Amino acid sequence: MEQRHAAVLKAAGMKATPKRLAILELLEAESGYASPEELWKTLKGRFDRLGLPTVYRNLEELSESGVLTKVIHPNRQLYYYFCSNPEHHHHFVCLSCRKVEDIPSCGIEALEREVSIRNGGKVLSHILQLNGLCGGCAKKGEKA
Amino acid sequence: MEQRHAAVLKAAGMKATPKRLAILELLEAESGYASPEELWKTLKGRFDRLGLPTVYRNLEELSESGVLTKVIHPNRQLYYYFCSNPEHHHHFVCLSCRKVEDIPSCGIEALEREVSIRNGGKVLSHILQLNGLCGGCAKKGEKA
DNA sequence: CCTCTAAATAGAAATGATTTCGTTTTAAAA
DNA sequence: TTTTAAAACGAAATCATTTCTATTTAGAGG
Ligand SMILES: [Mn+2]
Ligand SMILES: [Mn+2]
Ligand SMILES: [Zn+2]
Ligand SMILES: [Zn+2]
Repeated sequence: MEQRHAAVLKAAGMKATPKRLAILELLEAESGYASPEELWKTLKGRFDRLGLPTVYRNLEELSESGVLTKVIHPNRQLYYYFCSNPEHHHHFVCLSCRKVEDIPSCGIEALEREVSIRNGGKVLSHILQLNGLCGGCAKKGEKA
Repeated sequence: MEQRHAAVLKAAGMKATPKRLAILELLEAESGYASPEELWKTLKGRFDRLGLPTVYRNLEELSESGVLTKVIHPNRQLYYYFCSNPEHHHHFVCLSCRKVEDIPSCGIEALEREVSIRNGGKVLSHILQLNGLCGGCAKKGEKA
């Protein structure tokens, strides 16, 4: 429902433009993640004009405001996913069909087995990375 | 020791060329991760000729054979890290000074606290992503 | 409803990290 | 040594992503 997305945008301090609403609707309808260009190709038919930079810009802004989630992909291109789960959780992403499934807990070894068994899928690799500042740098404030 | 690296390369089925050895030595000497261009700038002075594509190629090959580890960075550029720890583990990377610290276990919540307290650092964000194939796709074999 | 303005968009062009490609060099097996 | 598949060169291409300036618009306020 457009109303719901408009509220989400307002809550994020963003104007509820038709293009933003269309992006959210499309991504929510998708079962998986999508690239900026893919979304653009689908959406540009629905508008007189729609620039690819606009799609990039909005996806980035929506990601920063937490409405969308970025997917880290081996091909290092950008992909976004609409996830309405407000709880802290992680994702299992399928590299083939792009489906995204929530993973509620954070124990990796156990998780891999769980995912394999529960969904019948196969975990080929996993990424766990903590980003931040080490003790020394946290004091100075960051430099680069 | 060059001998040790030569053995590592041989074990990986790669020729022990001077440039590969230099890359490994430099990365091992670094306490943190480095980009292809940074390595190239440092190393090209030590050779009559050293092409940036050669550095890229070797880093990728070394990463694929498990000798080096890729770092996932918010700026989405490539960074590599030399890690000799053969055990399964993950990394805490400092976005400021690029130091990399091993993280032996896989419980994220507990880990964030642990890292913060033990090293006095600050975890700004974390990435946990399982890559693989869902049940449906694992059967068919992958498509994209 | 209008007006007004900061925010959003267009679209062409630039960017720049990464890759490609055809040629030349070299590690190391025999 | 000889041989050759692998490695390196480096200029050029690629292409996803970003930048830039002019134009349009959402929505607050009247
Ligand atoms: Mn989710
Ligand atoms: Mn390590
Ligand atoms: Zn640091
Ligand atoms: Zn799948």
